[in-house]
Amino acid sequence: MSLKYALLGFLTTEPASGYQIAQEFGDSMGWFWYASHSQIHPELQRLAARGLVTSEVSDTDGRGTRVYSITPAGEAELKEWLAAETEYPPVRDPERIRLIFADMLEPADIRAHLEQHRKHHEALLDGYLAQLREVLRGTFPRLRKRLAARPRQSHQLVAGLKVLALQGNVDRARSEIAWAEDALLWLNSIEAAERADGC
Amino acid sequence: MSLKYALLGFLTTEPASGYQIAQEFGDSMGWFWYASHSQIHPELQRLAARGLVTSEVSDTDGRGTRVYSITPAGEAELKEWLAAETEYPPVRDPERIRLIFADMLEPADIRAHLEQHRKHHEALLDGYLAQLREVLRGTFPRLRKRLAARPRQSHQLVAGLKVLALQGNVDRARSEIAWAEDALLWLNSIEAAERADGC
DNA sequence: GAACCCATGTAAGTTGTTACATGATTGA
DNA sequence: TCAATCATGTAACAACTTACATGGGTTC
Repeated sequence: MSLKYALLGFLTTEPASGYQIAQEFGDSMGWFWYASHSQIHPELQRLAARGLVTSEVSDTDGRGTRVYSITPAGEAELKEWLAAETEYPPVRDPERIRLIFADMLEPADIRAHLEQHRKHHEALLDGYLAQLREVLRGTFPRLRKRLAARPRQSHQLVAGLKVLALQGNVDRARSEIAWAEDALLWLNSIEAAERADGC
Repeated sequence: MSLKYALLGFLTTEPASGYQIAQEFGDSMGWFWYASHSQIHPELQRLAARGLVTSEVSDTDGRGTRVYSITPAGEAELKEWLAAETEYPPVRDPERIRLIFADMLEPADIRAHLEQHRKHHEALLDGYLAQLREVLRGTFPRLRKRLAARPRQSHQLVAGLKVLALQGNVDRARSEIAWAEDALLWLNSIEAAERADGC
């Protein structure tokens, strides 16, 4: 049930509409926690019903956008969750489980999977690095907003944590890419041995 | 829908009961794909209804254990899935999302999370390394069974893929541990700066 | 006026968790 | 005989996905 807290956390930076949140949870925020709009809207309604957020229909854009703000009760519940121990979900890795049974495939098909794996994590890495650059340059919009609402002596901590999280994802992506490349080299040697064996 | 294929894959090594599968999916197999018995039993029933597995009540143990075996249709569907492109699930990282909002916590609470993170991945690493040692020594039971059922010239591939998958998990765990350690060092410097600031 | 973005929602279905329920066998 | 392990299941619920549905505003 982390979506709830991801939403509350998001709203501690600034009030936002469901649409706006959905955009970011499919974009920059989605690098940490993805959610679709059809999950976000009902969850915001539940949070409002529990008094953890309030909502107002804004007239400024003439479109009747519903803007959510976090309440003190919401902040309290968020802090409680932040301090609590993380419950790590069980491992479910669709690529590794495939690899284990991939001995039923031709080496060429295994190669395709490893190349896809590298490509997938290269795309993630590009996203992480782009965001990391913006954060380090101080041009990342959501971080600027978050810093603006906080005392100067906490700025190092706020920005540092964001960098840390991104750096962790960068490391992870690089580790997956390096692994896939090693795996491809190993596969070459297997294929060479197979050809030498004469088939 | 990978559980289905994880079960079919499991049964390509040897026929097994739901209980046996549940043990391994919470244990060695669980390092790649965890599932509980209450999910496994109904799924096996569905697979049996679709003719992808057959089941027989074994009398040998006097306990009426239901043993499932994969059918040619099941193997065909498994191979199809193995060759298909992996659909990577969206990122949902309960620790990183916490970290991003952790600027609302005291540094001591952040420290506790980073230490928990390191500990969590150290525990995973221990499991991966233990299994890797067994695989490399040739004493890992399920790998022995899988090799026994396959032609000698494929042994390198079968064992190699298993090593590869484990090595990937080892790399990932090490990357998380190294990251957590760097993060703890950074947190030290933040705390030192805070104390120097005088509070 | 067609296509696209803004904006919010519901409904049906799948996947996974937690708890409940049962009964046989084994070992201390 | 008590506890643990073996063995299979169901029910209720929570989380998430996909598809459907609607309507205003903007741009070509």
